[in-house]
Amino acid sequence: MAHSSTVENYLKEVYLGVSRLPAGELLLPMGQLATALRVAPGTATTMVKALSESGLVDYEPYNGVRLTEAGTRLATTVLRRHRLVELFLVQVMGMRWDEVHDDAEHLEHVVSDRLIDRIDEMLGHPETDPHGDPIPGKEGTIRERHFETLLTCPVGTQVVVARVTDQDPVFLRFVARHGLKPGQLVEVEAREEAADAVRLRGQDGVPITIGARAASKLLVDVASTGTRP
Amino acid sequence: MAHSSTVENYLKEVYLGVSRLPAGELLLPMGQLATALRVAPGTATTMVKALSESGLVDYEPYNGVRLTEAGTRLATTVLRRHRLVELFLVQVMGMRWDEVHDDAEHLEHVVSDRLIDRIDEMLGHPETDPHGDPIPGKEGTIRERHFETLLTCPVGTQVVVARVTDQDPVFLRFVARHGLKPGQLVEVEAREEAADAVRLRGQDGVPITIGARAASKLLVDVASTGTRP
DNA sequence: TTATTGATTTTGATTAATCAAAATCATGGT
DNA sequence: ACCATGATTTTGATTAATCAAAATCAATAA
Repeated sequence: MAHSSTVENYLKEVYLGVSRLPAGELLLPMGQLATALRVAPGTATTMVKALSESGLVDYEPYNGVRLTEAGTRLATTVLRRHRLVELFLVQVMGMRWDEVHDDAEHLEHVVSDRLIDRIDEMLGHPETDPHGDPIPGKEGTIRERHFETLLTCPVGTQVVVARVTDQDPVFLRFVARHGLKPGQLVEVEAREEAADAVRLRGQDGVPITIGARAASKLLVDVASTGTRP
Repeated sequence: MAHSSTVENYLKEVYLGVSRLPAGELLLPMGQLATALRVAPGTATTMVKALSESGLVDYEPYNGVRLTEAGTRLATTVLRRHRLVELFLVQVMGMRWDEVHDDAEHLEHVVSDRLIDRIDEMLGHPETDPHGDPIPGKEGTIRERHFETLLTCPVGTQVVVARVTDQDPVFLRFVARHGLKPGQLVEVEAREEAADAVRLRGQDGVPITIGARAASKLLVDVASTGTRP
């Protein structure tokens, strides 16, 4: 079977799911895949077996699933399309970063190579999308950098927000409202374990306190402070 | 059943098919619909019966099919999306008018209302797409003007090309190459019935001869010569 | 070791969309 | 009025994707 949007979505979620796995783990449990795709567990099993037949994934019954090389290539092209489209919608179409995800989710399956190349060129071959997620290259090359989070980074030094790992519009608006978008400077003033909270001070000097949950979704670059203007 | 892209395509083709019918005809024969959609005749019958159940078309067995009011509304939104996308790809993305059709064919089913409104606004609420086809309004209103063709218009007077009713890239490139795109001026010098040909002279003064077949696909505005600069 | 629990896979069915080929209809010509 | 022809509809099957619920497996706790 050729690669329908369904297939593209499965591969994309396997890619994302595996990359979110605790260090050392290689196989994405079927349950997690089914949840991510909002299908019944049995549906995921059936589909993954088919993908395995097509050589797009390696499937180990009862253990989980991972992408083959061919599967990875396809998954990264879909991701490339998704992220370029998101950036395009923000930069060129003037949409807000919290409202582009759904459109991108549909467009990622239909934009032609010609169009996506045109978009890529128009945006100057960008490296990251509006959330800081890396945009795979034309050949599927993807540079996944390692970042600290606001929960693990050093206290008392300025760091640069690099990536926001939650697409929920409400969260994204909260992040934007407090000057925590990728590229912006922040400093962790203190962590209050008991309160499960992190006290921050943004560029503007206004202090904010956010929960540990939220703090862990904000990835920051410790080294590059000052490298961006 | 909700409106899948398949449903959207059926409605769009019924709309276009009916509008191409000889004057007086109201029902599109199933055979024509099946051909346009590149499906087997039986497939079209089955689908049309389902659309009829949903109140989107009126279906008269052995006679043909036409849109209901609800069906027309849906068909024109799809057409609106298609044509706005085509114009967008040409005007904003810098693509050629002969290469945008296929992309538009896919995008028309996935662009959200928000995005299409944004495109519409960005283009200044245009009335026609790159081929001169009218763009339906937000409420489905569509102004189908009546035009002469290069086969029926007066000889010896300048006319303005208004619309090109064939999406074939080869034909479109031919049209562009000879300065016959919508908006451009032409004059029919003579018609040679026997040779099945029409002798033209474009704005540039270069003479061309085209076949009757091609001439009938170029719709022209006789009245408005000189109204556009 | 055995039973329980939670995850995973199987099974049996369903829906949308399609095709090929057989059956049927409508019409024009004799 | 009758039949041949071409268009249309029916029939029987297929494929992709899905679900609910039953069956099975793996791993843990007693």
